Amino acid sequence: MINQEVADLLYEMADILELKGVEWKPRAYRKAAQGIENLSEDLYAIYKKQGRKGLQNIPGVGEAIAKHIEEYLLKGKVKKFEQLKKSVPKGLSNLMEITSLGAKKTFVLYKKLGIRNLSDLKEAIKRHKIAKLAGFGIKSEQNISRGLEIFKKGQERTLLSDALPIAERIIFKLKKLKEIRRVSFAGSLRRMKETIGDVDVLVTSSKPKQVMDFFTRLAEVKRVVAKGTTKSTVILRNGMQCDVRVLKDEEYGAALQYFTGSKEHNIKLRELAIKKGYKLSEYGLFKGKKRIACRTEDEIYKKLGLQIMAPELRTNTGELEAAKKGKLPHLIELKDIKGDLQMHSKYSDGVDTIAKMAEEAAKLGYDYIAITDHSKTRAIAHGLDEKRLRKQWKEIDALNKKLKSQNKERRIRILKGSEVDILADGTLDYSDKILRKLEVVIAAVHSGYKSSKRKMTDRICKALENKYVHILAHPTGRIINRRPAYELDLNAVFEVAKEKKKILEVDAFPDRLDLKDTHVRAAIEKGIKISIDTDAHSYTHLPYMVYGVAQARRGWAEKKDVVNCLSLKELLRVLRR
DNA sequence: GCCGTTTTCGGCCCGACTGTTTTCAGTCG
Repeated sequence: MINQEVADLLYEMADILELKGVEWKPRAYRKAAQGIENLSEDLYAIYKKQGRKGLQNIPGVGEAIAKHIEEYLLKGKVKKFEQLKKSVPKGLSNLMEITSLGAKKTFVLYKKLGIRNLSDLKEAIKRHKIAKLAGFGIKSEQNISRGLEIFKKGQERTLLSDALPIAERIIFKLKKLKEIRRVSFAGSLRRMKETIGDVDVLVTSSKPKQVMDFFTRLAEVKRVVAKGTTKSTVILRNGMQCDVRVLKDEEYGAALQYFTGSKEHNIKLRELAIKKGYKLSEYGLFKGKKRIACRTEDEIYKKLGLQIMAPELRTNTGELEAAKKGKLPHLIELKDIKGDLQMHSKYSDGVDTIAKMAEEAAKLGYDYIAITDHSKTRAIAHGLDEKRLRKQWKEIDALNKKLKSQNKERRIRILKGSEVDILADGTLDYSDKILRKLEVVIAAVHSGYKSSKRKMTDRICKALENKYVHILAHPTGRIINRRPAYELDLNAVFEVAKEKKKILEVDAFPDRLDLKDTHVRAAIEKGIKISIDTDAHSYTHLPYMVYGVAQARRGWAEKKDVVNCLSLKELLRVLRR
């Protein structure tokens, strides 16, 4: 994507300018980069339609940066940026990623000790050269050394589904302390981001010291990084960082708002407060010295003339502008979900019987599920050939008959489905004769992940042309922390999906969460419907729906955008179309 | 470099903690 290329270039320039001690420009470059990342339209398209003026309409892009973008679009590079890159060693800005090293210190290390990269830094630490520098000391050197170790381990982010239970356990323990009034997690965890950098916990108490002593001595804590009366940071035994803030109970609303973020959202919100003659901090919304709002988050948003908004929306990607106009979406909720359209049984690579899956799904209050075992080519997952598929149909028919005679509360309908492989040439793993008999056909790519963008795009688009395909499963194929998305022109896929009225999946499995939030938003803007499915391989996976719903919420999805919010009757009508 | 319901010039989010200094700069979220 050209947009990401340009944004990355601007971020890189911001880093270099910051290293050189240039004021304000880095901030401007980063803002422009963010503005570009948030676009749903292609930079080329904007430039073609409206020229440089169009580029200047992008938030954060002014005359100068618009010229640079124009140059990049036309020539593939920017002369000024090339010169800037040459002025510092390549990779020096990477050192800023290390905790406790920022632009200033990194540049001092470069100027005084000639440190240009990670190995130079390691060598300097070994010889204790850093501790001798003015403004540094033994502690600084130790902190940099630790930061370097953590950096080398890689900054793999923790899955939401892994972080949430740990955070809940810590909160459970804190709740038992009588000095604590209220406690909540905040940060990216509360925003339900797909991965979590660190766990943020907010506590209200009038005895902050006791709280901090208790917290830093928890069994989960491996090392204390910082400890103050209002703010402490520790490293947990599993390697995650955990920050705790202690505030007064009456500051809870302002504190929760502040500590939930995102950072970008907060900055924008504070700017908005200033424009209205207020000041916003974690201690409240102030007019002069007078605190005018702080008890609840809603109070703060309302005072600023905004609609109240769910944490999932707080990313500074247009939610504040929408809130001002009263145009925030009515986000889908877990209770709106009426069924789950992708799951596996013992027939292929699932561990439970169809009956068990149906029974557990009924307990979740669903009206229907689709059993979508793998097709024959997925031999490794015991994919079903036509014969076994027919056998499965018989079993489903028998189960449905039995379920129909049961009491109404527990009645659930099992739909005959399949997760059909999209073969390398874009044809499907079953003949049309079989496909037309399936009630839910989910097409999926499970091979050739390394093929070219063109080839993968053609392959998927061709599969979507098949009139029996209903849903495209996990459209980008990524697995978080393990496998990147395959090369794919998602816009082209969206176009076909829109034209052929195909449904795109939000796979709720915690390491997939595919489509991503930004993709969901783009798809919905085009009027494409989505389906939030767990891809469960065991009945214990069925509750993963909550992660898929969170993902869709971050993509501004409403109930009307999601096909498995439809009643069984309505859903069948859509599928048969 | 960007931006304007205080401004076309002069601002640019706000506060906590640490380490190295003796009053504060750098870093972080």
